Amino acid sequence: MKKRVTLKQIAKELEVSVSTVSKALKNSEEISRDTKDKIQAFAKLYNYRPNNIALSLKNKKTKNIGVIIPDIVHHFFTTVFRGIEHYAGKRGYNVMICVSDESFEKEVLNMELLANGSIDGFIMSLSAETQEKNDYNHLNEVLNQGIPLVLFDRVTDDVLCDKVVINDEEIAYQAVFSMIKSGKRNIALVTTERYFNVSTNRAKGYEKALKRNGIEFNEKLILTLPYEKADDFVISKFFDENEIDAVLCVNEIFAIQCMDIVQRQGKKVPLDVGFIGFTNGILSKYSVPKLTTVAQHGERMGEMAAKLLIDRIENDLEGNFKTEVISATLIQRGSTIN
Amino acid sequence: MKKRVTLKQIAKELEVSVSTVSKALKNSEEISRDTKDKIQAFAKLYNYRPNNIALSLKNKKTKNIGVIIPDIVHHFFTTVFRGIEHYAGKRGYNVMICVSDESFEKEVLNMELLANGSIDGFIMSLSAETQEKNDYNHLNEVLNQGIPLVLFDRVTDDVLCDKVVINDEEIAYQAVFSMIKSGKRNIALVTTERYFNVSTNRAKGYEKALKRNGIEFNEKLILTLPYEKADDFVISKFFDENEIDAVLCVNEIFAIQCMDIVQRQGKKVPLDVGFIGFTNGILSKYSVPKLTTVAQHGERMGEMAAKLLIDRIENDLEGNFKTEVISATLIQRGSTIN
DNA sequence: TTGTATGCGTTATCAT
DNA sequence: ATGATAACGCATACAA
Repeated sequence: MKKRVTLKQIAKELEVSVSTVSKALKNSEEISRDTKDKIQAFAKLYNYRPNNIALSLKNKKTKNIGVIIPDIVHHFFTTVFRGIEHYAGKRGYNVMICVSDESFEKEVLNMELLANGSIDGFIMSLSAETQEKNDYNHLNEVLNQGIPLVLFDRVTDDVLCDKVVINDEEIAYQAVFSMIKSGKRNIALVTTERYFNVSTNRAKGYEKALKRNGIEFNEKLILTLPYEKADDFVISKFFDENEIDAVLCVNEIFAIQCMDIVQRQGKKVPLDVGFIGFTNGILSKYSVPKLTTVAQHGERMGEMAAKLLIDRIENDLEGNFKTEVISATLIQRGSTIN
Repeated sequence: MKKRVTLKQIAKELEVSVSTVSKALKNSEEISRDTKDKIQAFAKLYNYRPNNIALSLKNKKTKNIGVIIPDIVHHFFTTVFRGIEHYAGKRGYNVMICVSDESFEKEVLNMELLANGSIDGFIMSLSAETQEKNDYNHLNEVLNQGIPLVLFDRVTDDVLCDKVVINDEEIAYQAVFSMIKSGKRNIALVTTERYFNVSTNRAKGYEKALKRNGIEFNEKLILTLPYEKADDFVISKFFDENEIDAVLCVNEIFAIQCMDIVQRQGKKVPLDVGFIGFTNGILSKYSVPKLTTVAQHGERMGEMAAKLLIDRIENDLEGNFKTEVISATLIQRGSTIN
């Protein structure tokens, strides 16, 4: 077992000083060809690699970015993460990841943990609890310490930093409008019980589309479901008691679940009821019929978030925060068209 | 913008030495009650937190573990990752994550990157290319440097280290056997084109189940599909040309895709054709009918991997490597039973 | 051309 | 009870 070799050891072995070794390995002009050759050969032989931790301490730059997301077994978040990881890798950054599990407390803990010098900046999406509590002290504190932060998707106006979002309201509008155009009038909205900025924005787009097209907003056509494990019975009842010919769901799972129940009730999709869901995940592509979805382009969001963050880290920018809006896309599939 | 305060700054401000501050903050007996109070109060006021990087350098322990997986937008891997993250967190470890994208080169690069002192140990699952090339120098090198490594799921006998796997062969045997018991005889296997140890083991269990129950192995009933985007036509042809009444698929997507095609051919599931797939992911729960699956208990695998790794890190163990086998579970759903 | 000294933030050892 | 010094691994300004 050969431990990693250090500059010191090379210096000792070759009977030169540490700084000579350091310079030689950087091919410095100061060092003679001979010594450089000797040192470089030796370093290569022993597979010398500078110690990252030491570099971080010296440079006060870790080349790590911290990502905090509410959940990891989650199509959208992992897609964004993929974008972050790819882009960060290209610019020489590594990624540390923490999962808040939708918990405020974990989010705070994770931030504190990583803010202790481990990372140069944060990319995060707020936990459900955080959005509900409306408490962003931990974010503002980190920003105060000069650590850059980029929020994506689940963001808030109460924190001044770079952000990456999609045009939730607008795309919801378009989604509903597309269903109206195809003759639907009794359009339901299935949304989350818990508060999320994105759900709210999607609901706004939904309402606006109705109003602009002369359809009265009917509160009865709003179904709110718990974030996890929605009860089939509740959904069934909802579709029994209301005359509904189209549905916008704020996520994919709700849509798939509702579509299944509606079909078991003997209704035809999309003929009797049309469906559109947010999140163009794996469920949408394998459902019967395939689900029309709003593609959020998570990978692009991740890349953008990483770009904003790294640019800020490397240029020591202050203030002048940007909010980048990624345009979502409506992907028409069998749940709305034949 | 208040940058983080350091021991040095506290020392200067309070006109004591750095070491006094350090000791006081550790509540050392050496320091008088008075000075301790003063220093602790000051530290609290300025929210002092020791710098992680400096600690890592000093202790030669980063309290980070590196995870390298082939893909992140992937139910099984993220489930394992969740287990890792949870367990590691409990023991005070953070997680750095790199994605190999099934590429040998990226896997090597990522390992080298993290092995430069950033982490205390690795947890990984081999990329497809690595398994195909059968080249594990990068793993052995890391082990040689004294960095612990735990492999999970996609493992190899060519590397001596701790491992966590499931009983692939046995559970495949059980899965097939359960279908035989329910009267199926013409059982197909849908597996991956590319080489994976797990696919091979599952195929072994499949064959063994046939043989032990007096069913002749028929090569024609093996369908190999590309890992991504399998062609509907190929699958359709396969089920047209062969008389098949049950199918074991080495992953969930294959199963869902095949089941859909078979149903569109007018066959009834599970009456005409039964389906079992590996990976108890989200697709299985929302398909029609719901898919009978092999639950790999990814979260438990992750926890186990993290435990093995951290135990090894903290106890400086050498040799005596363990392979923990997690027992998979067959979850019966609508694709095999009514 | 090479080497010495200093510092990054922390802790441990050894004075005082 | 407090402080000076060295060390972790590296880079750099400055000296020789």
